[in-house]
Amino acid sequence: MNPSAGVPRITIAEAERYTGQSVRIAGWLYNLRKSGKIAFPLLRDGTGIIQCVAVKSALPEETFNAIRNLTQESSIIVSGKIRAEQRAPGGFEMDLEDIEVVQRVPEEHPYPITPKEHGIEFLMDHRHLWLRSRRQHAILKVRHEVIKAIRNFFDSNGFTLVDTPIFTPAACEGTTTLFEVDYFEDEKVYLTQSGQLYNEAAAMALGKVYCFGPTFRAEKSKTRRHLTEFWMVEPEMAYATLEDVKNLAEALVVFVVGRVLENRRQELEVLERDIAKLERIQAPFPRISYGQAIDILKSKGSEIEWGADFGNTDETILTEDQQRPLMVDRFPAGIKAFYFEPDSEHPEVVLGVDVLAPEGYGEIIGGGQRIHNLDLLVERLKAHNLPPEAFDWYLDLRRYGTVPHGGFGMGVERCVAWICGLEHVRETIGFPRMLYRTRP
RNA sequence: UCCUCAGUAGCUCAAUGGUAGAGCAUUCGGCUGUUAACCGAAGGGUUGUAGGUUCGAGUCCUACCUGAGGAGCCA
Repeated sequence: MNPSAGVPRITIAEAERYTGQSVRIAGWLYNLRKSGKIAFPLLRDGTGIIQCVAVKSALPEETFNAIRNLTQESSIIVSGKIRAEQRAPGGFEMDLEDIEVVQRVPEEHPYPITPKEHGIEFLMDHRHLWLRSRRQHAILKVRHEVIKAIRNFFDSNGFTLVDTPIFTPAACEGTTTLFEVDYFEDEKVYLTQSGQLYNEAAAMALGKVYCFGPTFRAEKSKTRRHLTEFWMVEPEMAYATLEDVKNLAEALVVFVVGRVLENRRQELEVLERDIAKLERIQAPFPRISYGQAIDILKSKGSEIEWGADFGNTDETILTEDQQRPLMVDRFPAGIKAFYFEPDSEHPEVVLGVDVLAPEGYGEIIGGGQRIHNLDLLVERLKAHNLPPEAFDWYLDLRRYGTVPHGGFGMGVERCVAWICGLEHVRETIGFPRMLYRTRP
C-alpha cells in the first residue's frame, strides 16, 4: 500500500494555498543539488517549479537513495508537506516524505539539454525537449494569452468567427509563392496564404467576421521574422472605411498587450522583457501616410524613392524613436494587392494601412479598405494580370449589394515575438516550420 | 536564389602549420541548506565529407554537405 495514496494531488501553482498540508505533486525532475545527507530536487509540473528537500535522517534509506540517484527529467510523483521557506526559490518548498519514480531517465542516455548554454542548431533539433525549459514555457504561455485575448476581443465586439479554407484554388492575391498540393486526380490546390477573400463574402452575410488559422507562404525567406507556416487573425467588416480599420487595429493591439500585462507578468519577467515599454502601448498610435514616411526616410538618409516598398532597414528607421506602434497608410497602388480601394482624393495611392511594431519588430498588421465597385475591381484584376474568371464568386460580391468594407491581418508570431522581446519568431510557436527546417 | 560567417568530446568552446585541451554532462568518491551548489578522480575524439599543398594539416587551398546571420519577398 502506498502510504500517500489518500493525500490530495495539487499543482505547483496551487502550492502556496496548501502551506502546512501534506500533498502530492506529479512532474519531472528539473534539477538536483545534493550533498551526503541532504538533497534538493527541483520539480516542475508545467504550472511552475518547486524545490523539495530530502533529509537522509528523516527518510527510509531506500527512499533517500532513490532521490539521490535521480537523473534530470525523470518523471516522478512526490509527496510531502508544503512549507514557507525564505531560502527556497519562490518562497515555498516541500519536505519530501515519499517518492514514486514513474520513469528514471537512464544515465547511458542522459537528458540532452543540460542547465548550461546550448547553440541554436542543437536546441532546434531538440525542440520537442526544449519546450520544457523555463524560457520556452514562458513564451508558450504568452502566446496562449495573446491568442485568447484576440478571440476575446473579437467575440466581445460583435464579430463572428468564420473559418476559411486551407485548400484554395490558385492565388488569392497573385503575389506570394504558394505551396502546391495534389488534390485527387489531375487537380492542384494551394495552401492558403490568406482567408481575406472568403472573409469578404462572410462579412456580407454576418456584418463583422474574423478568421483565425494557419497561413502558408512558400517564400524562401531566411530571416528572424519569417516562418513558412504561421498563424494569422483576419477581421473583415462590412460598411467600413480605412479609418474604421485603423481604429480596430489600434484597439486590438492595445487590448492584447493589456491582457498579457495583466495575466502574464510573471512570464514576461522570466523573459526579462522591459515591461515599461509594453505599458506605453496605449491609444492613440501615431499615424502617418506613406508619403510622409518617404519624407522621413529621406531626411534620415535613406535612398528610398516614392513608389518603392519599405525594406527592413526602412521599417527600423521609421520605428526607432517610436514608443508605440506606427500606422502608415495610403501606399502607391503598384506595391499593394489588386483589391485595395484607391484614395478618392489621390487616385495614385490606395487605402491600405500597415502597423509597424516598435523596437524594430516590423510589420505586425497589414490591411485596408477593399474595392467595392465591380468595374474598378475587374480593371485592377486585369492590370495585375489576374484572370477575372478565376474570381467569379468574388466579383459576385460586387454585383449583389456591394458596400464599402475592409479589414486586416495580424501575424500572431511577430506579435508574440514583439511582446516577449524575442530575437527570432521561431521561438513563438511550438514547432516552427522554416525554410530549411521541418523537424521535429 | 544571392552575400557573409561557422562546423573540434553528448553540449559550449580553446588549440602560431609541429604530442588535440578546458568547463558542463556522465560514472566513482566526499560533503546536513543547496541556489546553473561545491571539492577530488575516471571514461569520453576518423577535428562535417572528399580531394589537394606540405617532411608534417584541426589550422592553408578547391569542391560539396549542414547550420547560422543578412538581402530580396512578405505577416
